[in-house]
Amino acid sequence: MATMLEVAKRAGVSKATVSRVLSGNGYVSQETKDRVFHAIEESGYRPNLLARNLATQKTQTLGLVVTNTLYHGVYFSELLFHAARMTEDQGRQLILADGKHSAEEEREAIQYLLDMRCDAIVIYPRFLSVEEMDEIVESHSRPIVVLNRRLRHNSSHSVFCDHKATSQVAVEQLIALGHRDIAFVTGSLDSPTGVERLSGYKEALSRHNIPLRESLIVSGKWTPASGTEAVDTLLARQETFSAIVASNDDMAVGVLRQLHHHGIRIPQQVSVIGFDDIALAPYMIPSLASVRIPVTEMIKETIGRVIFMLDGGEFKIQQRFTGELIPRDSVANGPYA
Amino acid sequence: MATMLEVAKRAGVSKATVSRVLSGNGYVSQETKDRVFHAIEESGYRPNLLARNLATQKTQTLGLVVTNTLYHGVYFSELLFHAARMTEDQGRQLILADGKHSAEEEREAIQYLLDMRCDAIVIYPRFLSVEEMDEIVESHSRPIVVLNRRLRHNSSHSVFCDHKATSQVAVEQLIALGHRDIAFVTGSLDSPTGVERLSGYKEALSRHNIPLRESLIVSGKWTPASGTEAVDTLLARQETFSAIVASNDDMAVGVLRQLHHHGIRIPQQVSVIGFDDIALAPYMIPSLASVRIPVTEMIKETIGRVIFMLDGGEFKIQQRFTGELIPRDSVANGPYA
DNA sequence: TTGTAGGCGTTATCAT
DNA sequence: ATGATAACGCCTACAA
Repeated sequence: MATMLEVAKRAGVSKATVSRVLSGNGYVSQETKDRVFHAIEESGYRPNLLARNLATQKTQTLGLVVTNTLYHGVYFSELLFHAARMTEDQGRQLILADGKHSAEEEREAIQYLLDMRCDAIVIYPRFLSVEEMDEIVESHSRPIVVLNRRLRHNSSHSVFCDHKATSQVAVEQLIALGHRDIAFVTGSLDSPTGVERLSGYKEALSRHNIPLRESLIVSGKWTPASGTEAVDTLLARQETFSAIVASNDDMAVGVLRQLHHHGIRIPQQVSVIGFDDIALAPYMIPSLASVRIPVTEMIKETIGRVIFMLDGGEFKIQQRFTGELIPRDSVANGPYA
Repeated sequence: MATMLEVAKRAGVSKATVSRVLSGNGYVSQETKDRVFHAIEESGYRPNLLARNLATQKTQTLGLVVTNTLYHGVYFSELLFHAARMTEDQGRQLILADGKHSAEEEREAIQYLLDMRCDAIVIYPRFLSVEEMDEIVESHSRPIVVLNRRLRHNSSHSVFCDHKATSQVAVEQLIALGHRDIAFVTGSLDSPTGVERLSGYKEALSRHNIPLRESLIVSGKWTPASGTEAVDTLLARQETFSAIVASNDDMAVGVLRQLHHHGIRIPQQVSVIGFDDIALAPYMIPSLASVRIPVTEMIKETIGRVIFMLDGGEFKIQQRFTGELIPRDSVANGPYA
């Protein structure tokens, strides 16, 4: 590929002048400018960003780490959509690194982006512990921002959601409707989100003096398939219940399908609530209620601030989001709208 | 940040030796190796990939450009999932550039990846014409591979699917079942895929001597919402029909929802078929038939070959995929399985 | 086995 | 207004 030197020779000037023309810094006569542009055309010159970034010590790039266990499903799409949109609105580029499916690999992904000299990094951790994230954030001068985790020491580097409160609200809604036999499908319990949502369920029951029945709790793994299995497990246990709370919408979908499969009518016989990590509305069967958590806002807010900070602004990101309960049918359109 | 020079000083050796230790090329005594590793630990040294890539003239990186109008929805997730998985299996990294929503921006995205010196580029074009893609592929020495387009001059750089044939098969299935009043919801007609699927519909009717009724054709825009609108349009036209073919699954979902909304029973009163760009199964309402196109295979195949080629293999990618008709209920699990 | 030195393609600081 | 020239951090012959 043509380099700057070739352009310079062709235009009969020095590299420095070509650089000036390209960057717009410094004075260059109109005449030489023209010659340079002409030479660029002729040679098909394209700047080498590696060289430029090396020289300038900045890459105009934002790194994003997400585990690929999230790649399926709408949550991730939404995250990426907003991240891409916002970074490019600022004339930057987004680089995605796969966190794959272990803490070690999430660490590597962060390291890669760091080694690539991204100006800042946003991570949605799935396997790295809060403690380690805290350490990582501290031990690097480059800004690292954490989504959906509450850091203890660097809380200003995190954006999180009160999953316990949201879950509690959801369950209390059911209680208010007269339900007392409420089954609960957990998410993966190695994730804080999963633990917090379960804890909100227990809290709600306890507050309303409803005895906890362990046999109404089934462990799921965030996937539709595990929602399906959860229903079978409950039926096999011969439990009676009038409502099921699934720890996310994906599992809720599985639950709905399986109830339908067994000829159980919704919501006449059993009510179902899921947590709306993101709007699944376009794909949903009506008559599922869901707790909507404004993830989109959370993301926008975060990326927006990170970028702001890169331009020299303040760095205060800590935010606390909660959710609202919405009946599924009221959702006219999903992310496509 | 600590550089290689600092490590060298600390270990009492030259940069070259440190480089050898890191790359594993050349002889280094065990003793100095130890000293170097120790120095690396102490200084918290991390290689600067910009510098390394500049020096080696390779980035071990695969660029991917996709329009962000696809970011929502499962198709994109699947694409990204496999792309990420395959590139990292090969020890490479994936860089995603947003094609945004115009030909110009798709061009820019490609250019950016080229300027970043990605080893190869995969693009799923949405706005760039086949002709221009052909030109682009030709005018760059770096490998560029095109998904879902059939290039005329560089067909070995493309992987595509016979959308017309698939569509025709789908419609003929309905005809075989006795349907004659078959409505069709198109995709965006500025995309080849949209045009081809419509053309397959017409071909099927024509082959079976069923007169084409323009009023049974409604134009959609690939989204669930446009599927919803399509149903209303058909009803407003007071058309009679016993089946609806939607040009993709997203629209099919919208169609189903709206039929349901109007109290029309499926499939007793109206049958619905969609095109399974990707497995939406976990979210689907039973009793929708769908044409499954093995996009996943297509993607794997493509990325796999690109990577193979980077390692010095041949470069023969041209492939033609078709689809098979499957009833929705036979799909046990989606991408989560 | 190790060190020296030149190069990768830019930017940026001086002079001129 | 323009040209040398030294970084930027790493790799890689070529010597020693």
